[in-house]
Amino acid sequence: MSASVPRITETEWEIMRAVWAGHPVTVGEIVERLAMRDRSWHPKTARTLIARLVEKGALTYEADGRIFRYRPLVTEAQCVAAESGSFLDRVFGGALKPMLAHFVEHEELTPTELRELEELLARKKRRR
Amino acid sequence: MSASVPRITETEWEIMRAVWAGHPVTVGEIVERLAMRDRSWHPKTARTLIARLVEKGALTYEADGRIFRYRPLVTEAQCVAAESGSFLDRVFGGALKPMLAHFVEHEELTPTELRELEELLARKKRRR
DNA sequence: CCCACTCACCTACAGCTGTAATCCAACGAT
DNA sequence: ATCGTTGGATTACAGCTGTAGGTGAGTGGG
Repeated sequence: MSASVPRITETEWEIMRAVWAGHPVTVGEIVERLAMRDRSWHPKTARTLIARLVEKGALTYEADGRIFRYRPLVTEAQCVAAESGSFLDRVFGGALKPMLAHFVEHEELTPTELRELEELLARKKRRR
Repeated sequence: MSASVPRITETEWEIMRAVWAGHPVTVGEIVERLAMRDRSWHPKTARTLIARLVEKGALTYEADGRIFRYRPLVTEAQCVAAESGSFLDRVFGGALKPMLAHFVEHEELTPTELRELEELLARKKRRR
């Protein structure tokens, strides 16, 4: 399943996140959402990226009058999985445990999060 | 600390990994190491990437006669940290726990690795 | 009814990436 | 001494990215 997910670049991720946040959505709304996080987004730039994402098959639109409403053609989960795999390969040579170890060691986790993760591991263990 | 680590691209990572694996190292040796994992590496391509990494300040060399021996100017840990942060931001919007959860859920872990991770979490918990 | 504005479409363009080929000097084998 | 080989330097080149600007048609306000 899952015909190869198109490759999403760094800035394109921002667009996709704005679309996943709720669709269908117009360019204007996308730009608005982007601006909430980062005021420096230029509308023209957003448009270009949206067009590229349509070409790549990551978004579609339906024309509503002369305005287009966009929606994703790939789920966030699919893209996350694709990017995660490529990251894992590139940076950790595909070795999962060292990767997890890195993040556990170097980043901040609240006690609650720690407990939830332990829970996850425990369930994982039981499931096999 | 740690003056901005240069940005390492996907193929450049392969080169860096070959260098980190043991240095100083000649181009020939690097190519050899690359070929072990992936036969399709063209020596010319490797050379170009090595040159770019030198420009970027990720590698240096000392000439030994007419042959150059390369060594890293940035540690693997630095690059891993940089890439990991950018990945975390881009794909998970900076949220660590969902990211870890994703990998624990979707990837393979041996029972031994599971135990080691539990151990890591436990120690992390104790340390605070 | 006219015009500023809006929206989508097309164009631009430099810098980065992946993937090499060509050039030239030194080196080693014959 | 000669020539193929090896190694670094330079050049090539198309496709991807980030970042917009210009164009032309439709629309709503006056």
